[in-house]
Amino acid sequence: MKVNGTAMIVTRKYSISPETIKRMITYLRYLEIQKKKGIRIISSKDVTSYLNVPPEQFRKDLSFFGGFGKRGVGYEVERLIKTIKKILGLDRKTRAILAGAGRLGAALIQYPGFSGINMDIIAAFDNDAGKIGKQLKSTRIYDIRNIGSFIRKSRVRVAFLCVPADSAQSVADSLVRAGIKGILNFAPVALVLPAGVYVGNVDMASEIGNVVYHMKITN
Amino acid sequence: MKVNGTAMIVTRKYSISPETIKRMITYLRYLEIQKKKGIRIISSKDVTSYLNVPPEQFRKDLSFFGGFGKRGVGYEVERLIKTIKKILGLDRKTRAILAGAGRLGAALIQYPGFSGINMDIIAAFDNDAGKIGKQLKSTRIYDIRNIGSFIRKSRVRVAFLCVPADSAQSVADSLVRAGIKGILNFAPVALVLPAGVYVGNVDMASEIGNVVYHMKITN
DNA sequence: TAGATTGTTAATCGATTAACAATC
DNA sequence: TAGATTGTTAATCGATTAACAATC
Repeated sequence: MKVNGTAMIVTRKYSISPETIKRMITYLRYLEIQKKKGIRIISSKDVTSYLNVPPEQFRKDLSFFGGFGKRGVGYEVERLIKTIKKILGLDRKTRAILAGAGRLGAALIQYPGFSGINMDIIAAFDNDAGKIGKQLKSTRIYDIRNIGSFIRKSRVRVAFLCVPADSAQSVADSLVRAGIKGILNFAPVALVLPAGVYVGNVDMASEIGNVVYHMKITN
Repeated sequence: MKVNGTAMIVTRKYSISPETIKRMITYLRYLEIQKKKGIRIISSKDVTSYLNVPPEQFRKDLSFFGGFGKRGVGYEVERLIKTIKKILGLDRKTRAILAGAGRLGAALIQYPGFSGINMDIIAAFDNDAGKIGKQLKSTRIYDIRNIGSFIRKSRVRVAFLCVPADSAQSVADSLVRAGIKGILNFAPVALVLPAGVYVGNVDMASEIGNVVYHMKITN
């Protein structure tokens, strides 16, 4: 679809799978590397060659949003990067808060892989008096009792949930009451939350369990 | 299937999806909680009620391995826990090593969610002279140049890969050369490794990107 | 034009959900 | 027996892969 000579990005509501979205970020990452190498034009085959993804998958994923390449030629690297960023909402800074400033939270806040996805972690929260008032990198740690009022004032909508399993649900509830709409949950619990709140789960124990299972059957 | 009056666990090679395996671990986790509460018998409905999973999914998942419940009654909690552990290979300790003892690796090694999946992280490796010789909890940090010989001597088969993105592939190569068969990769790169090596990926940037995308479309 | 590569439709595959007979 | 709940088969749904016409 073309409008004024530029490809139009179709913003779809729902219906696009998380798998597609997550793959798009791996494409983006690889494209950035190629761009740094000075590559200007790239084919679907080249983009996916190191990603364990078939080229058709790449074209299919993009096709949910529009057509961004030139038949017979390929894709303009720089333009495609901009397009994918716009599709994913990574062209603007997204502010987020961190609930739980333990080891995992601290690792997360300083995770180098975040460069390029344009996140701004504006505050961290913990219930440990020894941590409150300190800084994690450039992020200040506040008393978790003030998390609700902070969310309301700052109107932040995304949170990383890194508190222990047994308090995850109650902390999540207070996040949502204050207006958080997207949570990336690292606690090994399935959160029960109202519709309209998007929850992504990173369950490291089950990822490891999956690897262990494969070790067992490959004996 | 019954053999000598006890349900037989069918060990399948491949063909069982990672989704099923990962869900099994969430079942296990919930069953452990119920067991601590003194619950002895549980239905598929009860197991899944807090897991955002339909009860049929639970029964289907189990059915890949056998039948472990009593029709009209439910499942014996303690017995089911033991069975799932055995199916997943969590009834025995699995030894693993940590490659990359940065913040993420340190968080991982001390992750409380690991209790219950029976992992023994027997050594950590890093290239930072300031870290080598130190301990992470009870795990000693060694020079990463010795990781190959350590793997060969100890015959460990599972590794957590927490090194920076740009060295992930080369470290993974040396892990595999030394005999590692299962890797949980936290670096934001797609590893290219020979068949027979199982790689699980935890890509935190793309998980966050997925949440951000959902924020964007829910506006 | 001939060759290359996209964008999209169709076919396949696999996973989830529904339904229900078996049976406690 | 009547009610409950499993285990499994069948139906549905969605995602991946294949194929190919469009077109640069």
